[in-house]
Parts: sequence; C-alpha cells; structure tokens
Amino acid sequence: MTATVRTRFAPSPTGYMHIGGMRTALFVWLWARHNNGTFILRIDDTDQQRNVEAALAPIFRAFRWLGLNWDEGPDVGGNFGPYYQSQRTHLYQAAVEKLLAEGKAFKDYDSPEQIAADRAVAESAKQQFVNIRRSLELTDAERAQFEAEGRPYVVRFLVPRDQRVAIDDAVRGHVEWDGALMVDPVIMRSNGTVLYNFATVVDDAHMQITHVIRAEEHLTNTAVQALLHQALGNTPPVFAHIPFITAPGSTKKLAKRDIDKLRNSPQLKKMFDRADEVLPQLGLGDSKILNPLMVEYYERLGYLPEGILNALSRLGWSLDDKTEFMTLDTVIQNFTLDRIVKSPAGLDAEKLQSYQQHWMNQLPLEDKVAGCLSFLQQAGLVSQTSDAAIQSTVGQVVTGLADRLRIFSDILDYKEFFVADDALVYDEKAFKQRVVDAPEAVGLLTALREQLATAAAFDAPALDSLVHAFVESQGVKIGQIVHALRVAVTGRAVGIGLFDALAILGRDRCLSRIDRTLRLANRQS
RNA sequence: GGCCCCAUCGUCUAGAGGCCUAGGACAUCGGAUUUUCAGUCCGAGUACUGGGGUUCGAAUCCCCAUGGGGUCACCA
Repeated sequence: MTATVRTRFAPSPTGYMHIGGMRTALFVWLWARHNNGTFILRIDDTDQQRNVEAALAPIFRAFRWLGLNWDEGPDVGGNFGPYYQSQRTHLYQAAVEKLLAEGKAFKDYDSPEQIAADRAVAESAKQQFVNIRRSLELTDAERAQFEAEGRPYVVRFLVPRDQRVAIDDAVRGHVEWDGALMVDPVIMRSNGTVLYNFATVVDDAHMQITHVIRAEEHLTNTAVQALLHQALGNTPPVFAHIPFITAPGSTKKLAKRDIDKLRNSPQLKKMFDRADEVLPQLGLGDSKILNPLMVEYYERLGYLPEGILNALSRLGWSLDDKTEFMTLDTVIQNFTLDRIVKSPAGLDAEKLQSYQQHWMNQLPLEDKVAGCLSFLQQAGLVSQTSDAAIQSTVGQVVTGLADRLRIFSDILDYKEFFVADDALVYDEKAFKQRVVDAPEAVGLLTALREQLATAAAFDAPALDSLVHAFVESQGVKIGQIVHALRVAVTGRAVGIGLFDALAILGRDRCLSRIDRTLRLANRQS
C-alpha cells in the first residue's frame, strides 16, 4: 500500500478562525504530514456570501501564523481544483444527473409544507419520521405535466431502506446505522444548488481524499455520505471522527453563541480581561472584536505558535504517558489516529498558558526582544525599533523579566522603562503605602538619593552593595527602603529585580524620578 | 423523543487482563529560596459512574443501568 495519503480541511468563510476548528485542522494536517501526504484546503462557500474574500482572510492568516501550509488549495492551486465549492457546480450537477439517471435519486415535488405536515403526523404518533415518497408514485403523464408547468422540486437521494450502512471509523471503530430509519436527504435545492452533504461527497471523491478527518458532530452525517459514495461508485475514504472541544468547565461544545457565558466563566474571564487591557493599547479594539475562541486573539496578544500548537496537539491526543512539551516536528513524527482520544476535551486556559510559558522560555533572547519591540511599537511606546539604544534597553528589561514574560504583550506591563520621567504614573495605593505612610520613607529616600548621585558605579551589583551598606549605616532594615525606592523609580510595588531596574534606568532617570517622588510625597503629607 | 457517540484525579491525559496499593502534566494546598511579584526546588491530597457477568485474576472484555454529549434543515 503505497497510495499517498490525501487529507482535507474545508472551512466555510465565517470571518474568523475558531480555535476548535483550528485543532481539527491541525489534526488533519498532522496526519498528512506524518504520512508525507498531501494536505488540501478547500473552501466550503456553497452558501455564497457577498464578501468571501474578507471572510476568508482571518482563516488564511491563522494557518500562516501557525505555519500550517497547504499543498493544494487557494493561492497554491493543484490538480484537483478549483478549490472553492462555489466554482465546482458543474461537478455536482453531473453527479446529480448520474444518480437521477440510475434511479438512485428522484425529483420530489412535495412542498416543504407537505413534508412538515408528514413530519408532524409521525411525531404525534410517536413514530420515527421517514419521508413518504409520493413523487415516486407519479404516473408518466403527471410527471410530464409537472415538468411542463415548471413545478418546483428538490432532488432527494433514494436511501436503500432495506440496508444497514456501516463504516469503520479510524478513531471510533465500527459504527452502523439502519437505512430504514433514514430520511431521503435533499441533495439539490429547488433553486438548483446542491447541499453540503452532497457536495462534500462529490469533492472528496474527486479530490481523491483518502482520509476524512473531522469533528465528531459530523458522525451522523456520515451515514448518508457513506451511502452516497456507494451510490456514486466511489471508493469511500477512511473516516476519522475526532472529539470536539468543550467550553471550559462544561461538557458542551465550545461555541461562539455562548460567548457571553464564556466571558464570565472563571476559566476564561482572565483571558477576556487581558484582551480588554491589551487590545486597546494596540489599536485593535477589545474583547468584543477578538476573544479566546479565535486564533487571532492569541496571535495579537503575543502568544507563540509553538505554544498554541503544543496545547492544541495535546487536546485529545497524547504521545505517551509523560511527554508534554513537543515541537511540531515531534508531533508529526508521532501522530497516529489510534492515539486520538474518543471523549471530548475541554479547553483549559491555565494549561495552555503553561505550554506557552515553556516555549517562551525556550526562545533566544534576540527573538524575545524582537517580539517585545514589535508590541512596544504597536502601542506607541517606542518609535524606532532599529534604534540600538532602545534594543539594548528592551534586552535588559527582557533579561530582567526572565520567566515573567509569558506572552509578548506582557512587556506592556512594564511601561516604566519606556515613558518619560515626568509621565510616569504612580500607582496610588502603592505610593501611599510605601512612600507617604511608610515611616521614615521620605527621609531615607532623601538620604539615599545623595548616595546614588555620587555612586562610583551604577550597575546592579554595585547598587546592591550600595543599598545594603546604606541600610547598615542607617541602622534600618532593608525592607524599609527597597519598597519606597521601587515605587519611586518604577511607580509600582511589583516588577523586575529592583537593582536591575535601577541600572536599566540609569542614574539620571532614577534621580529625577526620586526627586519627583519626594515632591509629590511632600505635597501629600 | 428516535438514531449515534462517549464515560480514569477539579482539568488534559497514560492505561489495549496480571507491571495499577492506577503513572504524568496543569491547577490546588503546604514547605524552602527571594528586596516585591513571578519563578525555581521539595512535598501533599485528589480518580477507575453503578450493578451484573467472563476469568485464577478486570480500569482494561461482555451485558444492563445511569449520566453526559452529538444529530435529526431546500445550514455548513
């Protein structure tokens, strides 16, 4: 068996890339790559919206950001195009004609109202509804008359009701359905367009897809699709239905419609809040525009593709009993369908965060600096990213930040290094607690200021010993001065190592900030 | 409701009859380190939905129950 594996992901142009859909796409892509096969991107735009182009942009963007390339599809072409369903109607038409000619489908002249009435009757009798095939009973004369008067009809696939359909799903195993319980599905609307379930079968066969890997909610569709493949004389693909992703703390499918509930869920609230904090600074709106259900959220907030890919890979799949951190290559090497978990998995923000943190820590300093620089620039905090002095400052801050930098936008929490001295905003609470109300803080700060002004060296180790010598000579504890000093120069009670911070800012800026603090404190007391 | 799928720590998972007094990770809770926050290190607790079988032996196989979910469109 040397047949090339061909897989496909078929998004519809919705205007954003759903994180759950991305996980499905990743698995589909992974299976192709694992087998040195072909990954195809096909656009399910049978629904014809006006702005397909714009609605597709975020989807392509997400694939590109994560580095999931496609071998056939929009932009790259391929031998089985076009890759937009809206451009493949001739193939669907031909398939409908074929089924009609072979008596495997029929024109149904029943009105939607009639069908609805039939359904109501069945339901009130507590019986399984299967459509009544009235149009099959039509005489030739009646049929000719309907045809002549142009009576509208849909084309239904004629389900073999005496048959059971079975598939051997690569993750679920043997699944079967009873044809007698199935409704003849509409494959072509009265306006001549075909339905998804049918177009998919035609396309999958035509594009020689070997493995249909998709989310579990399509499992029920598969009965019809398997039957359709059979009727069309296709070699059916292998189906693999992977579990969907559930909302955190829930067992229900993660869905955009529940966005308001998710916003307030304890698990996701932090992520929404972070968006509201960061996005406006970048001029990208807020959490109403980008939320954690969208791949672009992660990109815009400065997550690493490595982190997201790692997290997504581990949602419903594992390499073994211990391995958590994996590069894409490692996952490709080891990705097999039989290791896909059957039950749904919840998206865990904390765990995702931990993958992200791991990969951020792995990143070389220069890459971290470049990433942060880009965010600082977007926020208007630095203007010239090529400026050597700025690069050096960012490098020092990032080094001082060490593990505290989890996502690139975290750098925006350390504005104190990038704002002018007189523009530094003091945290009110910290300022009051550590400077105004702290006993002797102002006096100590004043005394220390003079020593800083004349210090021989202004690097972190030197400052460290200077401050320690200072507290010894003053007979106070170190805690009495460090907090005040930190607030004075950074405006906040928390941050990177104090002496690193002082050194990065340099003598002049530190003194200027201490002076300003002293003035403000005197005014307040 | 019919059909279909699923069921191990709070969460993501390992487990394909004896290696399981159930392993790992995240989270949680202790302790240590630290000028703060974070981190790091050490430690702790927490799970096989229930009931029947099969077997010398079951988290693992079978059946039933229960629970959860998906799907039932001229949407995709």
